[in-house]
Order: sequence, then structure tokens, then C-alpha cells
Amino acid sequence: MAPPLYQVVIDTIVDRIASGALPPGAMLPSEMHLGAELGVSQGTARKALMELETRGLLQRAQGRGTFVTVRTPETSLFNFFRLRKADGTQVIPELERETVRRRRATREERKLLHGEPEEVVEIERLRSLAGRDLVLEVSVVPVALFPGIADRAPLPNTLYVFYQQAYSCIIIRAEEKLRAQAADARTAEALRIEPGAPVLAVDRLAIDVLDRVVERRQSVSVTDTHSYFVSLS
Amino acid sequence: MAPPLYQVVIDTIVDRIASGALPPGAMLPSEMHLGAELGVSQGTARKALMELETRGLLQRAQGRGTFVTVRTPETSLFNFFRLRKADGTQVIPELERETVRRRRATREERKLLHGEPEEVVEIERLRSLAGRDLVLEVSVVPVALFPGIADRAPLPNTLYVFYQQAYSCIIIRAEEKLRAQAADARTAEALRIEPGAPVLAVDRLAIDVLDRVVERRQSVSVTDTHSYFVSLS
DNA sequence: TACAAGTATTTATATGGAGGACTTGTTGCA
DNA sequence: TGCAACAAGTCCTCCATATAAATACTTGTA
Repeated sequence: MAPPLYQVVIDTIVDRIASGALPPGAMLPSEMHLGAELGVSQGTARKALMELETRGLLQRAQGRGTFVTVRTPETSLFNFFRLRKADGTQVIPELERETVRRRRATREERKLLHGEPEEVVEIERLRSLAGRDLVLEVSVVPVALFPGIADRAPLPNTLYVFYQQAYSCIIIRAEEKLRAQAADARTAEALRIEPGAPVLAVDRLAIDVLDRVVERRQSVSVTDTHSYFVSLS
Repeated sequence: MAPPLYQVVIDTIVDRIASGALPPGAMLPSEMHLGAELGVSQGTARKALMELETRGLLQRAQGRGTFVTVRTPETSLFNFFRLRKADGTQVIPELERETVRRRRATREERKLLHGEPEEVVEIERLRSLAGRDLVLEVSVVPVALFPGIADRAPLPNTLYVFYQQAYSCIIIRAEEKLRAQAADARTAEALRIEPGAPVLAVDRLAIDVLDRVVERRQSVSVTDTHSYFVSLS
């Protein structure tokens, strides 16, 4: 059946953001103007804008206006980097080492990632904090969604900010699978810990505003000085 | 300053639920009647009801009405028991062993739990699945919030459902801290695994509808056949 | 230039009303 | 009894309007 008008407004705005027509930080028309433009009342436009604010896609401020959320390294880390000190204070890890290479997708990656990609780019990174190696992570993205990304190394510290700025690809959600496992020889060497030491393995699928799985990221973390924080509801 | 009217409506309903005046499954007055009762318009009452629906406290259905959410073992597990099989299918663990005892609170527990309790009840449980021991968990709750709970053992499988039904205490959120660690001798014996084997340790604070920390639960899980699933946004 | 006052813009709150969609229960008829 | 039609109640969508509060901009004045 016909979708509600406010849903049409929502979809319209999402499309404009995903296409880059509304870049990060851009100001949207006021409720009145947006309603007039799309042929709906101010209240209906308002309902759509409020929904998108709760999704985190927009930010609104009384007296100022409505703006496309700017994803900064801080907000991105706050949302998706869950490793914290024991008391909960946030940590900003440094990028220690990075290797980027293009390769064929595995069958599993073809199944998981959007568009069943044949070719992917793999980004392996080692993050450290205060001289201690903390996280070893491998991100895999379809080449089709991020053309030329392999040639732009070294990549910025926070990939999701880069995805948004360079490719208008906005990560808004992630599904993670966590396990405790014993460090194998390779990761133990990379993280400079004992082989067999317990590490936290995270398998993440990152999902963008169009509900596409655009990245698969597998990471292994040392959790003796830091913990993985999460809020359930 | 004066809070908005819809906030007053929200607080009123939350109070009624937390006090047990609106028990689980109860039907609320319609938007019109609720508005008339509290002296606000239908639209304002509606805004409050929708907010409480997104919080998960109410459930609404067109043509039927608005109802206080009933927390069943299934929904409770779905929200707060994050261990799943590798493909994501949910598992229902069995309660293998339970010990309940009353004791003085540690300094840490006094600091964490609501009301700085002097006395707490500790519930230790071993959960298994298909004959394999999976989780060893220790829940600590203030005696003051759950009077007589120690005498009601054995307790039901899903404690949060029990908290709601027996004490009108509705858990709506939890903050968790995860670490991978090596199983110590005691947990290794309880879970029947090798000492030193990697296990997932979860430290949870459960928070109720009045924003009180009502339970601290520390658990240790074996994650070779199962993983901890979580969604970030 | 610097500051204060006033104005315009924008979002936030709140009301009232109309019609549609869905569910439930009842009524009437075969 | 079984079923269709109807009616009532409830939530959902959408509109128009008014006021308040916060911000940004302009203007006037010293």
C-alpha cells in the first residue's frame, strides 16, 4: 500500500544524504520549507526530521536548525570502538602499522558483504596504547563500494569517518560476535604476547545508512588492562 | 523550570508501572481518556505513550490498545542473554546448579548497587547446554530491594522476569564490561574445562526503570561453541 | 569599533480536529 | 449453528494553528 507521507519524507532525506547531495554538516531546510517543498505539512516534515535525529543521522538545535551529523573521529570512536579503561574512561589508540592490499573475496566474504563482491580490499592494522600493542584488526571492504581505496594508503585512523567523507558511505550500525580465544602464533607475535594467552576476538559486520553490509572487520584485542564496554537494552 | 507536559505524563505512567499499579499486561486508558484524566490533549498523551513504547515499557497495537510490556523468559533472554550459536540462532540454557546465600556487601558492591546496601543476596548459577557447561554466573542484589528473596530458592530460570513479577522491579538496561581471561582453578573445575583455558568474563550492572542499579552480575562463559552477540549503533 | 536592543528564523511544546485502519464484539439473518 | 454485516473503540496519519524558547542577524547608539 501507499507508505505514510512522513516515511516518504524520511526516505527522501536519507537518499539525499547517501547520495552526497546533503554532505556532513549541511543545514537542511526548515520544517516549514521542507514541508512546502515536499508537499506535506510542517508537522509531517517535523515527524520525519525527529525520526532521523533519533537514528543519529541528523542533529537539531532549537533556534539554529537541522544539520547532517558530522562523524568525527571522536564520535566514531565513541560509537564503535568499545575498548575502555577499567573505570570506563575512553582511550584513543594510535595506529602502529598498516598494510593494505587488494585481493579476491573468499566465499564467506562474498556471502556476507553487500553486492556479492568478487574483489575486496583488505586493511590490516595494529593499534597500540602507551607503547603497548592492544588490537590487531583486519577490515575487508568491497572494491566496488570504495573505488581506488587501495591506492590511498596510508588511510586515516578512523575508517568510518573516511568512508563518509570520501565515499558518502555512512556507517550507522554494527553487528558484532565476540569470543574469548587463545592467541595463535601469528597474532601473539604481532601483539607481542605469549602464544596461547587469552584474547578477545571480535567479528564485526558494519552496516550503512542504506542497510548494506559494507565492511567485515575481525579484530583481536588484549584485555588485561582494558575492557570491552557495551550497553544492552 | 517546569518540565514539559508530555514529560509529566511519562513520569506518571512510569511511576504507576514501577509501583505495581499497572502490572505487566495491563491495558492503559486510551489516548483520549488518559489525556482527559491528566488534563492534557490527546496529542500530548500520545507523545508520551509513543516514547514509552520505544523505551520498551509499553506495547501498542492499532485497534487493540496500549499495554504494559510483559517480560517473558523469551524476551528477557533475547534482550540480556547474548550467547548464541555461531550462526546467530538463540539458545536456551538449562539451569544446572544454584546456590543462594545472604551476606554482607563488599565495599565495591556498596558503591555500585543502589542505596549503598549493607546486606546483599548472592545467587550463583551454573548453566549448561546439551550437557556442556556453558556459563557460571554470580548475581548480587541488595536485600532491601528484594526482601525475602533468599528464602524463595530455588529461583526461576530467568531472574529478570522474577524481579518484575515478584517485586515490580523492571530491568530495562544493562551496562556490561567484557574481558577475555584465563580460567582460574575454581571456574575451570565448575565449568569442567582446563585451567588456563580462555573464557569470556562479563561484568554486568542491571538497571531498572527508575534508573537504579539493582543487580551486579559477574559471569564466565565458554565460547568455543557459542559467541556473544551484540549490536552497536 | 563595541555593545545593547530589537527582529527574524528555527525548533520545541501544545491544542484541536478530521479521516483512515485495525481489532473486537454484537447483531441479524440464513 | 454459522456467517456476514455492522458498530464501537483504539491507534495511526495528517492537517492547521498558536505560543514559547533558543539562536542568529540587523540596527541603533555611544
